[in-house]
Amino acid sequence: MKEITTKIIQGDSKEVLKDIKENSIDLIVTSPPYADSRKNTYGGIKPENYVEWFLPISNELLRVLKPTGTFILNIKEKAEEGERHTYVIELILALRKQGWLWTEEYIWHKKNSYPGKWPNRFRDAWERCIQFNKTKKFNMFQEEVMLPVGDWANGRLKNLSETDKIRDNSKSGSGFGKNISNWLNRDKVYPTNVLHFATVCNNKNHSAPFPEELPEWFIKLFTKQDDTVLDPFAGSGTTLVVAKRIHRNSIGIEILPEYCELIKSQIETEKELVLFEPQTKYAHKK
Amino acid sequence: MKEITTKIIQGDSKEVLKDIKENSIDLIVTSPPYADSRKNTYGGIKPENYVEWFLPISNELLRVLKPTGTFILNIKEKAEEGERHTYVIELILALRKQGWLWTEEYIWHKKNSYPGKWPNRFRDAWERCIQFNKTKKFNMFQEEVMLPVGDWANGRLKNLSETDKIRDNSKSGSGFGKNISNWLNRDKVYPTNVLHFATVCNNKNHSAPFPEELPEWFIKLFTKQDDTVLDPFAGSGTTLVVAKRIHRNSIGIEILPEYCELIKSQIETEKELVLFEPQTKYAHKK
DNA sequence: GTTCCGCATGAATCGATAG
DNA sequence: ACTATCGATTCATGCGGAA
Repeated sequence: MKEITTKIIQGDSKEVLKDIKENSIDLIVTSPPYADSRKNTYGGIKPENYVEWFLPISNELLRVLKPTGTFILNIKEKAEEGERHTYVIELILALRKQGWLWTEEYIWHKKNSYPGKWPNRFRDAWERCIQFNKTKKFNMFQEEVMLPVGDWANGRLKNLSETDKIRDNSKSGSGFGKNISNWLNRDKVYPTNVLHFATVCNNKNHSAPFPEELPEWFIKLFTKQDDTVLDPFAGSGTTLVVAKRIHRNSIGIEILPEYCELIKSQIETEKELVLFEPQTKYAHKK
Repeated sequence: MKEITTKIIQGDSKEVLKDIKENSIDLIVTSPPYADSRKNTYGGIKPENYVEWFLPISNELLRVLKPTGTFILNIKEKAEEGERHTYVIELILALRKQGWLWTEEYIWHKKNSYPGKWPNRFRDAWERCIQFNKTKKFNMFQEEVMLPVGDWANGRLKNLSETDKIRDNSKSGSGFGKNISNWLNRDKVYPTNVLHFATVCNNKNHSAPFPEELPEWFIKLFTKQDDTVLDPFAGSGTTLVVAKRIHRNSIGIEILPEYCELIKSQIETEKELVLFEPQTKYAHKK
């Protein structure tokens, strides 16, 4: 099995991306800073300037992506003064004009959305995962993200201990490991374009904007082992951590030095799982 | 209790709407014909003409809606030649320009979406329910659509005896009772902007575009009894049937005479439920 | 060694208050 | 008038200490 590399680059994506070779990336999956949020970390891009801020970056993304590659943009417009902002749907139109194909819009249903009560709206429990492509002939490995067919499978698999699930390479030749993979390969159905993942809260000393399941799902769906994944807004590094774990090369770009350090330490402790990679069970909505 | 009226008008919405009094409608909820479908009814509106076809109609809708009213547009763009069409998001921008406020976008997650398999996409399991308003001060009756509390509570509360759970106020002065009453007040939670309804099986001689739960949810949320609901593309009449059942006046417009007849016969057999209306339980995704 | 419960904490949003 | 900050509201989740 080949070696993979996990690279984190500190800097502004608009500049750093120029140093990446064209047609070299298999998947871009990222969650850019939302308009007007994270003001103390990023600049706090104004909604009305969001599209023009993003277009130079996406132009570089279009250059570095392989023709068979995919770009997944996780984003959600905020509500302000009683209305939803339009910058996200304007961005979709602008990206098409830039040359991207708008292939699909996946819905990430956040089961544990932020609480709150207002007179004019309910809690916001979904985000967009917008799929763009360079050509119509992109790679898609649908069998890698299949779901167990019914709840009975979930019950069975829950009984497996954590150590069974993260069984490492040296032990994976044993019979029990093979039994697990038998269970996992049986009675599966294809998923839909609605994904059910809970957000992560405060488990570690940092909080990630999205759970590991989200980039993992798209990485498995759109890349194979030894492919290369790019996250131009690496943030807390979730995409890179997952990519390394399931044996994909990855490049992350992050403007904040302290986040880069955090990612580096996470990457080093992240153990790569090989061969009988423990497939994450994507549960039906539950 | 007042009498309500349920009216179905055969004709083209663009014309028929002109006869409806301004500021007279509390809720518009509709699922218009999608672009390029129902060719023999609406002439098969081409995606590139969809916005210009819709704007004269929505202009009348804006006129007849009360300032406190709401317009719910159930729609989903189709995929063609590997891409999602952009006419829906262009319609959102155009409606704002027409004077509508884009308050929210609800997601209807179709639990049992139509099966199918394609090399470049998964099954489409969601539709947009886009909320537009005339003013920021619209009616919203959030308590009418509350949900039972999530599953997490079951695990935490399962040790409490039944008598503890139904402990009345007079006993709740004790410390333990207060703890219980905290939980008791939490047996209902507000929903989110993601709705989980199954699609209807077309076991009748016509196919309904959406299940009764969908218009029912919005009718309960945005109107009270004796208010007036309008569906300018009545189709199989689901909106009218539900409106009558929960004692709202309603007006439906439908261009196809045979559909109008179908609706009339459905309306007549639909029994109105009064006084202690049995509240539909809106379950968490399941 | 389990199970159970208290607690903090989120890519939130609105309305009021303050500069 | 217009922007900036703050408090109130709300609920699923994971962690850690307790039973």
